[in-house]
Amino acid sequence: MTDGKDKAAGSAGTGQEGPAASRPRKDRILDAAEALFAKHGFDGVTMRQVAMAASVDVALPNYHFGSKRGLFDAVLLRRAEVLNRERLQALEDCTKAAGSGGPAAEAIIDAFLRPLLSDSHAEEEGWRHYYELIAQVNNSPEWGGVLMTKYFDPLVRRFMEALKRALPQADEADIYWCYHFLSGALTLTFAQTGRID
Amino acid sequence: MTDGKDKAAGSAGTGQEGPAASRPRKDRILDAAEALFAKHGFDGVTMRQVAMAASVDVALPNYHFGSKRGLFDAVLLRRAEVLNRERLQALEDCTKAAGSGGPAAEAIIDAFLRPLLSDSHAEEEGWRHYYELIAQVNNSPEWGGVLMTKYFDPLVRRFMEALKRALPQADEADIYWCYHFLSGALTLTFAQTGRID
DNA sequence: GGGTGTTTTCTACAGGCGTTGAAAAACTGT
DNA sequence: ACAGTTTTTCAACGCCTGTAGAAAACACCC
Repeated sequence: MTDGKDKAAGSAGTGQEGPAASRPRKDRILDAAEALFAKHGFDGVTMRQVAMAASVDVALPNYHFGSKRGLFDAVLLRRAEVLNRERLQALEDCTKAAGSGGPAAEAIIDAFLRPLLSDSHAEEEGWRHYYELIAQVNNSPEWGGVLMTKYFDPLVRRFMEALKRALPQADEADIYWCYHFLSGALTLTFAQTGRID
Repeated sequence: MTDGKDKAAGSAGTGQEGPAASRPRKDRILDAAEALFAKHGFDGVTMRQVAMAASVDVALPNYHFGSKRGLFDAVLLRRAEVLNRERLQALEDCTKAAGSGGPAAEAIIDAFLRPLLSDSHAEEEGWRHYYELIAQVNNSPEWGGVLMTKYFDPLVRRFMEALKRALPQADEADIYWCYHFLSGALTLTFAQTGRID
């Protein structure tokens, strides 16, 4: 149908144009949707608002993402993939550095948090919007567990296993609750202030 | 116009009827809206859903509350008044019990939290929905500060002043941040689990 | 029973919603 | 330059939204 290719540019030209016209339209739509969903939630945003914010036609988001829900999922997925890759890399690095016996619990948690708090994310507006969005989604009874599970669960599971190895004496349920508390605290921070203090 | 009277019953009869018909319609609407708004947020709920859940006509919520936004505000206000009254009472009680010099900081915080966590609230379904709703509203960048300020600020200010007297050496900003952190932790707890652990 | 004020129902409007299909445009490879 | 594919536009569809106005049902007082 439509997906599968990566074909980068499009305008084939000057290298960099106006701030509203330079990026490919598909990405502009994602960016606009990201910012709007973060601020107003899924139901508080209309496709027309997204299209207008991205300076594209009303029908284009539907063409690229199939439906409003598809667009929402695409927004969530885009950076989840990046974040998961970075976290996994950090986990492998610290595992390799630790040698036999596996890394310490602190190192594992550090590998989990560092990509999230890295400067390259904190400085980029898109990531800030994304964190806001995640916070909002995470706290919603409606989307809450479902989406977070969908996008982050495999990775979380790997971290859990690493932690279980690092803390063999700890109860599995305790680790689980610690994760929930940690993720909750982060969620809260991003939701209320949008930055870290 | 329409408000101001309290006129209790209406059906004038049996004393207690079916679970959907016993309470006055205005309260049924508030109850239904409370539950729905808590689960799906302001934009995720339609007036028709509220009316159907309350088993009343589509136009009735608009008659009683003027608009969807008016209904939302009424839902928030109803229990905020109760909660504020209970908290103020608890603050006065502990102030009176403490005598000169004012109550200790712990007593003040206790007065702030106890009404929230009281059994009579935890056992009632409506209050659980309300806490969920507050949590959701509080975390939303859109409504966030505005509504919480509107409904709770005068009371929060009184507690702040009491705390400032109890902890004269503490920085005012610190107290403020402590409040935000505390309220955030509560918010989070209610949003994610709906109960206390 | 008639008069008065409130509550509830019925019906409908105007507008915004997500989505679609076909035409136009842009881009591809040859 | 041409055919094929993908992207973008235009215009519209059917549906659902919040809300309002007129009429009906009800309660109350004299």
